[in-house]
Amino acid sequence: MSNPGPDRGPASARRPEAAPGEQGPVRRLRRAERREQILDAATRAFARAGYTATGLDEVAAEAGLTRAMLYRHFESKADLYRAVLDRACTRLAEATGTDDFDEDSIPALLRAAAADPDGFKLLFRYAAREPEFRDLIDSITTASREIAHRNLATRIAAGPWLDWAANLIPTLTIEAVIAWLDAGRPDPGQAADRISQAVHGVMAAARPAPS
Amino acid sequence: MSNPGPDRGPASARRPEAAPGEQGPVRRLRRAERREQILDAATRAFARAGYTATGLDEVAAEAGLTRAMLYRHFESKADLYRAVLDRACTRLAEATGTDDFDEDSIPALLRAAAADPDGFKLLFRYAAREPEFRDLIDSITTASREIAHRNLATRIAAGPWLDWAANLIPTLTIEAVIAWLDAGRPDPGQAADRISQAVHGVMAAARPAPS
DNA sequence: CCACTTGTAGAACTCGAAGTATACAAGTAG
DNA sequence: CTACTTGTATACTTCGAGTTCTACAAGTGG
Repeated sequence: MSNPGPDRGPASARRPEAAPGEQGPVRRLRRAERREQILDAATRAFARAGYTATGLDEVAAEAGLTRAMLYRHFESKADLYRAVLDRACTRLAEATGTDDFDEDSIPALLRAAAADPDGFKLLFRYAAREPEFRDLIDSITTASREIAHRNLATRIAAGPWLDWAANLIPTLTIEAVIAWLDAGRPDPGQAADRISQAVHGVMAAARPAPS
Repeated sequence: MSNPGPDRGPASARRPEAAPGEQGPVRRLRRAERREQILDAATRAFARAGYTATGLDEVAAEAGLTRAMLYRHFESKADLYRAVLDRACTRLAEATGTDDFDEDSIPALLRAAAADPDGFKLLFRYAAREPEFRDLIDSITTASREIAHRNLATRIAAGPWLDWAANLIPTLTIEAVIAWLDAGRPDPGQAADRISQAVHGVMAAARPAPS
């Protein structure tokens, strides 16, 4: 027992809410704020090298706290990491409609990536490769593939090339967004058009017999 | 001391070479053969989950050996992993010309990926993200980017979109090859044409102002 | 036969990083 | 003031996995 986790047991109904902007240059944060700040720092730290290669000391240093404080907010390293990925997934799902693909999907993806670039990269560059945590992002990737498959099926005959394109297009889209982040995020409007055009290029390449 | 590494000290000039095909159903292999067999097994094992997530027990089991034997061929887990990556890099460099990009580059890449799919995936899906080992593949990725940059510079004005395309095109190519492997490797000739077409689609998307 | 190598089996050692514990300092609400 | 929470600092324990060691079995070439 002796669970130091998120919800402290007794007598924790304190500070229901504070008057907004009550504190000037304060050092101490209320529980929820501190938790968010830790998640921000952990996202940054983990985005540099992934789960196993990042020690809790690095996370604590990034947050400007001691390791002990992390354990007052999260039960374990894995718990913290899941919380980081969960938040990133949730933000992504809120920013982009999860359901289908339309002409606003790519702009929405660009907005989401720009709003939380570390979380975005962490999800697709690391979490997608970590067996223990892949499940968190698998719902997104498999959904993307299914949507792509469905949309392509109207234009491409069933077969290996349809599967090929349905796998490749979501990956291309994500990588194009990351490359856009790395290029300094030029002109989001143009970026959406260019990425869309690139996707259409792959779709064209997947059509029946090119010879 | 007591180095169990690759070159055993004294009196190891044994078995200079054996007559080819001398052994029928033998269990014991000569040093170089066993080493290759271990590298094969390690490539398979590491390709499933990467360096840290794969234990030496799994590698040994994949090779059908005990952990102790691994240490008679490699000094450490890191040494073994580097040897695996080295071999995969070398094969890749031999199969594809390292120098420039021509119309045989994509077929060559497909041949290389088909010849050693586990090594190929291991390099690009895992090693590229592992800080400790990134250096082994960095020469390849930076070279690809430079070649792409150089080739695109004749058709696209310098600026963020040139950088964007130069980063994206090598990634797209690699991912397209992996998607081709995952789709069951249909028709390599068509695959090369389709991938080439997809690359041209991204190039078109990177040209000046699309509006 | 003998020297040497390949191989098994398994215990023991090591070490870094996760996780736990305790003591103390300081802000905040009632 | 008092109770409680947030915070620091540091020492300690635990544990998994890499690494080492020893003992023994069996094939191989000279």
